[in-house]
Amino acid sequence: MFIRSDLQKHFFGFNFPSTEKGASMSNFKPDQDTSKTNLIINYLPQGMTEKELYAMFCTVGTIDSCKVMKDFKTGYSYGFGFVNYVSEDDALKAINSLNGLQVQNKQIKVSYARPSSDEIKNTNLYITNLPRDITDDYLESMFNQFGQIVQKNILKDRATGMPRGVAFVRYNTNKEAEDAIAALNGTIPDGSMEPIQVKIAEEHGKQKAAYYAGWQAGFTQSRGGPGGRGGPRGGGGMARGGPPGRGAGHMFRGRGGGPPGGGYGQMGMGGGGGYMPQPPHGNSMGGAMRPDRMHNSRFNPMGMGGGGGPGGYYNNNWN
DNA sequence: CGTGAGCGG
Repeated sequence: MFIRSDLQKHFFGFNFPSTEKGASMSNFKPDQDTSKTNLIINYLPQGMTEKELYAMFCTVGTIDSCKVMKDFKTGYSYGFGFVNYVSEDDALKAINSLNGLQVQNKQIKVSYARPSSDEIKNTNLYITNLPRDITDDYLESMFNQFGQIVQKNILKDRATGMPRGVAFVRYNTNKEAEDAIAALNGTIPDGSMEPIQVKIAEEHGKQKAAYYAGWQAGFTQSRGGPGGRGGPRGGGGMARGGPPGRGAGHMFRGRGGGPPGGGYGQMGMGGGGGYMPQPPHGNSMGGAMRPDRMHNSRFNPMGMGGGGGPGGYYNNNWN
């Protein structure tokens, strides 16, 4: 988390012990109505830290809290986060000035965060047995009648580049997702032979991706999360054999402790480090990105890194 | 099994 002591350490060179008290204070707890101050930032570059997120968004106004969501054990970023401003005006200014901004290899999206509720859970669909000649437009036409598609992705064969008949479609609400399942699951698309399967996407890919990335990169940006100082529980996860299909546990041990437990990430390699494995293309924004807000400027996030502390930034009213 | 990352690990 990016808490006050991190700031003091950074700016004044102090080495404050990170207290448990500080860590617990840093959790986001909307005491009242944050619907006009609280923003969700999507499509963050993989290496972006809370400190960098803070540095980018504090240019607009005073930040109450700020957090990058990441895998608890490995610190691997999920690519989105939250910024809660003190003032509603500043939140709106942030949307108007930072949405669509190119940051490293991503165009971030800045919008109001919705209050947590069941309506916005399970909105991602996993679709199989699609025709092998499926196109983006066709997928869109199949699924957009049930709601606005927030994001979609047709999986392609790595070698041939041809669709594998598998895709993801994300809606804004689970009602839309359920409607799509009810209407489309088991149906046979025009010109196809087999019925498609449409179901809620289980989110177990997260942990796997984090596991694999942590393995490959050999570091973690979670510099000691709450209780996480030792990496995966019991040296578990990572140490046991490496990524699927590679069984290379010896490499891990050869490094004397290994990435996730060893702990001190090297996120300060300027601009998020260029060596993280990246997908061949940028994200496919399923609409919603605003062309009128695209900036051609490239944000330079402070050149310094250092993974944050245990869990977000919290404005303790020191200014 | 299944991506990249859209709602507080």
